[in-house]
Amino acid sequence: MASTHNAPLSLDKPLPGFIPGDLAWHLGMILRGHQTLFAEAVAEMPCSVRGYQMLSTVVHHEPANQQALSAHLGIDRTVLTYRIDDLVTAGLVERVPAPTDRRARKIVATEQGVDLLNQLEIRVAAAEQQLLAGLDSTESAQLAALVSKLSMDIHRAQPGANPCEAMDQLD
Amino acid sequence: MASTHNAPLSLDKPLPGFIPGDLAWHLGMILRGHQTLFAEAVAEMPCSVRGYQMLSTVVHHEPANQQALSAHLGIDRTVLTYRIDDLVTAGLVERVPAPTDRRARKIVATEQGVDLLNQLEIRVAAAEQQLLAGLDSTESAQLAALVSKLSMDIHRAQPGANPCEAMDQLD
DNA sequence: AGAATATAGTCTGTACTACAACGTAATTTC
DNA sequence: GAAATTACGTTGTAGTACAGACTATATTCT
Repeated sequence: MASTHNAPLSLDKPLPGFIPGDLAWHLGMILRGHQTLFAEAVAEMPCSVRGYQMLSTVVHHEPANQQALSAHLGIDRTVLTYRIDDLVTAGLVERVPAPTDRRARKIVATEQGVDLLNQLEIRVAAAEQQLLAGLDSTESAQLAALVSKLSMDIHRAQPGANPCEAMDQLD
Repeated sequence: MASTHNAPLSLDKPLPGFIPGDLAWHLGMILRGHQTLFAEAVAEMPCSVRGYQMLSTVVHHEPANQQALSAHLGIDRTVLTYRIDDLVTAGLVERVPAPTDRRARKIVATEQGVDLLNQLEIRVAAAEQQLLAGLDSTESAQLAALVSKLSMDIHRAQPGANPCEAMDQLD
């Protein structure tokens, strides 16, 4: 808390050459560009980007129940219900009753779901590369590190916004 | 085109320690955190963040017509219509007929609009600072530079996604 | 000049999405 | 074992984006 980075918080120098609010504009631009490429890459996926993210989370993080999944993704749980329905209908995931708690359901990927994810991950990685094509590898790595650090900070700082305990169980 | 940064595009090493799609997750997290703080900062503003961005763009970039404004903001023109209506109703901007083209309208801020923007910019800058509070000033500057560069690249690379000629007139 | 085409902005209807509110079943607390 | 809590699902509602049609002006072509 008493570290050096509290000093420049005097908000005299917001950001070099930025109009207040520009950060949002740039972030929005990046996210939109990303979305476009991402959506292209996962066109076969039901629910598009969201569907991919759900499947990816299920496979890589194995959230214990739907709450953990929705918290991780920042999706309202009532929304998650029908999103999962779509994936179930497509045969990509299943709702299996949790052994410890009969109210809860663990979402697990089917074999088909894993296969599809494996295929799509290649294309998603390529899309991410394409997004960052204008940056050299040093810059990409810097950006990745900063973005990762920031998002962790935020998810820690924001009280109710995104508990996301799912992550904490895994690191 | 023949510059060095094309070499690492072999997509063998997507991003250090990232699962494909993680970039989207981190970006989404940051954007959501940002939105929350931003929305708080501009609570008085009609249309919240969008309203602020419109007003800011009008004041700082002076787009010649609504098309330029909608392109810059990445908003559909039919949407822009009623968003502007809201700001007009609130007395923050006016539609003045463009002198050169009687079809077009230039959106200009009223005195009240400029005043409000001045007030809010302070709070928005503070919100941006708060978002980046976890980064030291070097990191913030790095991030700002990278984000800015990336968003410019993207807006250039994406064909129809965001023409945004408004920016080009100004740099 | 006059006809055809294009452009700026608006309006209308539609489809999607998030979310609040309520309901049900299972679990935990006291 | 009664009350409160939690996990999930369902329903209804409001907000939002977007396609399509429409008006007025501008431009282009012949």
